[in-house]
Amino acid sequence: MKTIKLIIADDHELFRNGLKELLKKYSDIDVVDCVADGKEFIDVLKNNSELDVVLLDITMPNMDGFEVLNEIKSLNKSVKPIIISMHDEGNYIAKCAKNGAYSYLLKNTDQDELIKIIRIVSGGKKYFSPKISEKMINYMSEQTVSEHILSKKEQEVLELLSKGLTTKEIALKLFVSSRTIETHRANIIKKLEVKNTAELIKKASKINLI
Amino acid sequence: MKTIKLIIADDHELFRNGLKELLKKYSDIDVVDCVADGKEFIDVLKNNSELDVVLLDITMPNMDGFEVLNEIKSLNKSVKPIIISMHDEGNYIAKCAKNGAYSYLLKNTDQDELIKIIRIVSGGKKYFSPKISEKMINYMSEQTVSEHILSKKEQEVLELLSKGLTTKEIALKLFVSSRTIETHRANIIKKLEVKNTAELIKKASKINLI
DNA sequence: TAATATATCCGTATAAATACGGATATAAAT
DNA sequence: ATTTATATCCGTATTTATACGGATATATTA
Repeated sequence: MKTIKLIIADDHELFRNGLKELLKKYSDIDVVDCVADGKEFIDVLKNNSELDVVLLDITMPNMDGFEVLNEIKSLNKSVKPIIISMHDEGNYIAKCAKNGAYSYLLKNTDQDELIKIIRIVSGGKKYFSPKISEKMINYMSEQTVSEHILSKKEQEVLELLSKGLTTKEIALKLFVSSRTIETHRANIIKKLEVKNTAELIKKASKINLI
Repeated sequence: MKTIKLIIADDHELFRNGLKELLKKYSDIDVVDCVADGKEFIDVLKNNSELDVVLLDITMPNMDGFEVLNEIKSLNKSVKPIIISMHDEGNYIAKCAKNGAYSYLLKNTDQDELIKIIRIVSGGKKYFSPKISEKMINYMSEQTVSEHILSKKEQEVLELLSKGLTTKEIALKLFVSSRTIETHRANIIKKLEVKNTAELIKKASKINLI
């Protein structure tokens, strides 16, 4: 049986070492290294392409878990990150999911669950528990807002705007004068309480209007 | 025991009626109505505030499931939508989650699972199975990209741009000439292959750069 | 070492967006 | 029936953004 090569990256020594001891009992799991921050982990990663799984804390000095996730992606490494965090806020979870985490566990997860998930993830499957999913989804839906803030025309203009069309192009497309489109845009900007088009697109994107 | 008042909204008559028959066997579930499209459902919803759960198809004539989810939110109704769909693509799932769905099931879900979830959701809890979560999360992470496309300065400029600062304001903030910021923006636009700032912000937002 | 990416600066010209002002006709809501 | 929201149009002035052109110094990478 092939063993699962695993690294622990966490800045709390006791947690890190405790976890290592705990994993020693499992013959299919091989804790090859323990590191105390993200930078250190990336250094190890660069010289080691045999790693299967990393148990990754979010809050660490030098380089935090989010940055590590990104770095793993840009280095094109196949190590599968499992986030182990004390934070159960939806935005943390969503951010990790977006950035390529294979799972997200809380630090009070029980041992059996942890082992189960290490095994699932080492096989290349992502696993987010219903409880964690629920938090993430609640956060995601909080961020959105009814489409009815904007009128149909405004919504249409916003859509085209976000596709990179200029005022004139939109006007041509909708068979009205550019002046009308300018007014529409001005009204949209006022409604969403932003300063200009750039901020508008960001906000519209955030609240799911486009 | 309080019964769960439920509506089925699906444009396939056989599926709709079959489901109704199936749910009849459960004494805690009361199928109060069946409708064939989104518009019809919203009409029923407006005159009925006692509904607990709606089993909602996505592809329906007149008004699709996504629009229905939005309408439920804008009408401030407490009915909890469970999506029942044939599509298991991540983008569908993510969109439903964002728009307030309480669960997402495939049409081949087994009966016990369906009943279990109706009961969970009627109690006000969202439930997305690990399998469905996995699809959604895979989609979400596909949409993102390494932060290393842009240089640090470019990333910084993009960030400020998305906050609604003008070129001049950014230049002042970063102690360089406006011309430099203009160049940065032009380079960012080129790198992300977009036409202008509006499209840039949309894309940057989509691939998680801001 | 040579090539490439980055960060900085400049000029000129045109196109586009923003900020004001005001107007009208229709539809929807109170 | 009166108010409110929507969609449409116009003028003027200023500020920004875009599109070209080119240049230099410093890192980083191959």
